[in-house]
Amino acid sequence: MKLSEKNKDFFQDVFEVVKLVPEGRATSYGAIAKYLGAPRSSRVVGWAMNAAHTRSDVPAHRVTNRIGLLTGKMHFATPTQMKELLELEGIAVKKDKIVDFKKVFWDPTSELAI
DNA sequence: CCATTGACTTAAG
DNA sequence: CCTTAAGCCAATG
Repeated sequence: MKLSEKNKDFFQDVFEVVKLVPEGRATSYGAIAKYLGAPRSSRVVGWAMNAAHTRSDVPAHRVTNRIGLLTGKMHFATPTQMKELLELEGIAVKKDKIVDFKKVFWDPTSELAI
């Protein structure tokens, strides 16, 4: 609807999903891609995030790779920004990796498909 | 149009 | 969980 419809992109869909991620939770690029019907486009989700941090207020810090590793931390304002934000939401991070990622993991294909 | 790169994933060892 | 190799898709030059 509205003007978003015309400018519909894969990126826009990614932004919407990331914005739906609740605090204290995190998801993976592949999970988002899979939810959008493109399980092989996980890299493109990463591209979307790259554009997200400059175009929208998307909480990209809640998106990590499949094992909860903060792979994109270097793309933030500071390399520690991602870790700080996650810890602020109650997510424990150790050595740039989310602790108990399985418990923090938020799968849109399961949480939203209910 | 072709080659390279990248915030990834999966499979196999 | 780690490493190596291959696959996949979009952006960039």
